[in-house]
Amino acid sequence: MAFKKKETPPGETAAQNVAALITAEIFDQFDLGLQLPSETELAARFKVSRVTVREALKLLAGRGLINLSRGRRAAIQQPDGAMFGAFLQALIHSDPRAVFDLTQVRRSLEVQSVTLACRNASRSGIDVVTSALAVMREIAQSMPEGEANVEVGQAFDHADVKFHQSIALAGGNRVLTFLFEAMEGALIESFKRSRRFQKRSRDTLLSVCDEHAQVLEHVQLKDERAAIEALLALIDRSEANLRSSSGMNVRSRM
Amino acid sequence: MAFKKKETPPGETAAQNVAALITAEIFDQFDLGLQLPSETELAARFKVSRVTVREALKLLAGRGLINLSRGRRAAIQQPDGAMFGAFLQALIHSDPRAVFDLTQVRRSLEVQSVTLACRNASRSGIDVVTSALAVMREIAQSMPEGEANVEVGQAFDHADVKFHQSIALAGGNRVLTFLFEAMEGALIESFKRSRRFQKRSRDTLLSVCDEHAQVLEHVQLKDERAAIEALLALIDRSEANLRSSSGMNVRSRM
DNA sequence: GTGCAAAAACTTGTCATACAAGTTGTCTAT
DNA sequence: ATAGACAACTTGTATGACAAGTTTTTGCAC
Repeated sequence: MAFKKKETPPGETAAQNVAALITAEIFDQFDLGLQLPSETELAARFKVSRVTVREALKLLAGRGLINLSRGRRAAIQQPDGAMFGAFLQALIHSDPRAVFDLTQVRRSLEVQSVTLACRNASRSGIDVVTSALAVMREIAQSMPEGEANVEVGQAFDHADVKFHQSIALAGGNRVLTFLFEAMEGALIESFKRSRRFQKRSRDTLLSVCDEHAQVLEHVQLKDERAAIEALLALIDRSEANLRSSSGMNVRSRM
Repeated sequence: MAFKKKETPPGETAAQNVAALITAEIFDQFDLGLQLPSETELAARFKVSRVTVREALKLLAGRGLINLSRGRRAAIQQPDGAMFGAFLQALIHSDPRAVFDLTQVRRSLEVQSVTLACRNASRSGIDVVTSALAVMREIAQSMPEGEANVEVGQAFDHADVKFHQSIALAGGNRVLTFLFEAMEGALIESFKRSRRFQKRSRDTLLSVCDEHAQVLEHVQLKDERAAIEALLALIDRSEANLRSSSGMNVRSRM
């Protein structure tokens, strides 16, 4: 990897400058997993101390561009939705009403996701969705009959989100897949909050699984209309829970 | 700001640990502009060196959670779409076909945006959209008659994107607004690429303005169907340009 | 007391050096 | 040829120092 040398920038710090230079190189040859030179080497190239290089690398790591781990060199990484997700969580934390903004957006993205899955899903893509559903069922079965277990409920929510992600993946749109990944954290967080005072029995979870199974079934048959209908029914119920538990007044459906 | 103390984490590094602790505190009290304690103070609290604290702060700065500048303490910052936008640009850079993934997502977000604007737009929200359109017209008028100017064209694209952002803003959904901000960079980039060999005359730009004016008009009248129709016509033409210039085969419309 | 400029006190940015801790490649003994 | 010890490399953290900004305090003139 060939880095260009550059003197000193005006108002910016050296670390920012180095970060920008490395970023440019990463964009130039965007090979995932490719390793950057060692910190000492970078320091020599840019004529700065290793500390400065390290701070630049931390900046890039914060942006999700590279992966740092002890003993190993920095590796170019595909950014995931983590950072965007962090923003969403912060937004929702600062104003809980923003959850509904999120679910509103989510609804239209889900519709598109299912539509694309109907059109583009390969056999292997469907398999992933199927196994995601199987995981949901498994977790639902593990819910004790008598008293509802909170941890199992959270695991179920996690599997639920994964199911929707797998549909986005099957649809083949990378931007959409990314967005679903990014929304994951915020969605689970909002689920958790909405279910603080709301216990769910095993039967409840299993019925949720059945709803999801219907969506999957229609996707397999490439029946867009039916799939969307099943999906919307599912999301409506989920949002209704969210609203009732948080005591917000209902917004018009979109 | 009261930080909790914590011993040592398992596999993670001290810097990551400190970053997580600070993040938790930031989420706890999410006041924009609020200043964090000084690095030395944080180092004392977490019983780590200042170097470690600094690396943790760089991580957070990379995520857009805080703002660092020399001599001043770190300030809590509202993350903007920059990082997400950077990801999109990287994605498109690595695989130009991803542009169509983006436009596909954009289409459905635009539809929702216009729908919400029809329902929720306040008088002042509409005013912002109107002025955005005025800017577009102004730039279009400044396009020289004889030969097409590339810079004017880019300024026009910028104003175009701003118009769509203002509609999202008028719709009142914060997540949607954020997403439009985030897509800005990638959209302009893709526009730029698609118009490398394609000159646009003043009349062309003015007709684009007219198309946008129609959308605005229907939004003002709260006619959702007509607004969406006008919007889709507009987007279709834009995407057709993108496809023809990049020589890709056409995907099915969604 | 007020206003303002100089100075002191903080605070962040960068450097050099040292060592701990993890990873990778090499080399030998079997 | 393989396993394990060992050396070389690499990243993570600490300490101390100083440069370069920013904020607060001080002190003087009025």
